[in-house]
Formats: sequence, structure tokens, C-alpha cells
Amino acid sequence: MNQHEFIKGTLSTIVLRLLSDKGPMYGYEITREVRQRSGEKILLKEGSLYPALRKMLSDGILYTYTETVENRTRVYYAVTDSGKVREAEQTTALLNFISIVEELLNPPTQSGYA
Amino acid sequence: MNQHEFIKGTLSTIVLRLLSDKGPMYGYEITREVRQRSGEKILLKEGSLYPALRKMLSDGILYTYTETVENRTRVYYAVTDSGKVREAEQTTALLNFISIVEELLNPPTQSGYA
DNA sequence: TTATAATATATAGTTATTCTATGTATGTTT
DNA sequence: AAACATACATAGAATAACTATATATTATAA
Repeated sequence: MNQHEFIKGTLSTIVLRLLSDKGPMYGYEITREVRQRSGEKILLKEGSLYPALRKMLSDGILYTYTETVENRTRVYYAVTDSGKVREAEQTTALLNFISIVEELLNPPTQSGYA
Repeated sequence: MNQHEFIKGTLSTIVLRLLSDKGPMYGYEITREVRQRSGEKILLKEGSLYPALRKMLSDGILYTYTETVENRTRVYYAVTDSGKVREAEQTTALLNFISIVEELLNPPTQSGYA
């Protein structure tokens, strides 16, 4: 995600939300899904994704299992029970933060117009 | 802004927007205004604000002048012409990014409800 | 009167996160 | 044969925000 640095701090929430929503996914699949769902706007890099996934693993909010399909190993990442709690918390917190930022960006000089 | 790290990447846009909207402000005033406008949710720290302001100065999107009120020096930060252009760009980009994130966070399984 | 809080500035150093660049390996298409 | 897509991953750089600290004045509270 080079095109804007707004992603910082939101990446793990987005990934966690995606895994909660779609079920277990493997890394490469996550990058494609985020790219597709964002209309090619958010291009997740491996150098961002894998460290983020490893942190979530060590935090106990994800776990992994592997499958081999056509000689290619896939490492699936899935949400743990505590991860589900965290997902709800973080999603709510991010949406709250977003609404605050939207208010801050809305020019008060324009409010008052009918 | 310790309570959530979502701020990362958005701080300078918020400050730039605020200065564009309210006119020149001094550092301490900015922290109070952001705190107040955000309903005490975003608590800007000096260690975050002043480095951010200095970066914007060196980028040429802000300039400063000083005033002394009751023996206290105030360093006012104001938006340059190129800063006005940047403000419009960054604000639009942030709002676009926000709408993408909102879409990503919206569970597609829930869409379809009336 | 002394201490604390509010006003006002700012920096040094730490931590955390994302990115660039790179590396491995297989299968498919040109 | 080369390039591209699939699939993993890491090392090191860059950046941004934070904690903690420092200075100084004025106002308030104990």
C-alpha cells in the first residue's frame, strides 16, 4: 500500500475483518481479495502482510494450518476465539475513529446550509 | 493520540485541514482544538504535533510567524499557497480511502437487508 | 508560600509499522 | 526461453507517532 499512508494502523483490522467474514484464507489470497474488494486501490504488499500476520499469530488472534494444492503449499490463516472478540472491538473502534475524522474534515463553515 | 493507532498517516491531513479552515493557529491551540472537536477522543501529543509541523514547514506547505501575548510567545502556523493545494488533495484522498475502508469493513453478508 | 495546574514552546530517543528489495520454487503462457 | 502468475517469506530502510523530558510564565489551590 504505497499510494497513501493512511493504511497505517488499519491494515491488521482490515485483514482480521476479512478473515472473520470470509473464513480461513492464505496469504496470496488475502492480497488479491483486498485488491479486488478495494477496486485496485489498496495493493497489499507481502512485506506488509506477512509481518502483520505473524504479529497477529503471536498475539493469539490467528492460527494457521497448511494445505498443499497442485504442489503449492498454502498456509491458511484463521481467526481464534479471542481473535473474534478483538475483531469486533477493532472494527467498532476503527469505524468510530473514521466518523471522528470525517467530522474533523467536514468544514463547519458549510454546516448551516439547508 | 495513544488510544488508537488509526491516526497514523492522517495526523498531518487533519492539522492541515484545520489550519485551512480556521486560519493560522499556534501549537497549543491546535492540540486543544483537535481534542475539543473530536469530543476528547483524539489527544494530540506535543511529541507528535511539533515534528509533524516541522515536516510541513520543510515541505513548504506551512509557514510561521510569532506573536507575544502576556509574556508568552506564540508561534503561529499558517498554510502557504502550495499548502492549500495539498490540503485539497490530501483531504480528498483521505475521504476516498475512508470510503474504501468502510466498504471493506461492511460485512457483505449483511447487505441485502432492507 | 509552596505546590500544582494551565499555558506555551520544543527535542531526544524509542517503538512500531509499512515499504522496498530480494530470495526461493512451481506451473502456465507466449 | 522468457515472462508471468501462484505461493511462500525475510532483511533492512524509512517513517511516524509516542514517551519522557526540558524550559518558562501565569494562575490557582492547599
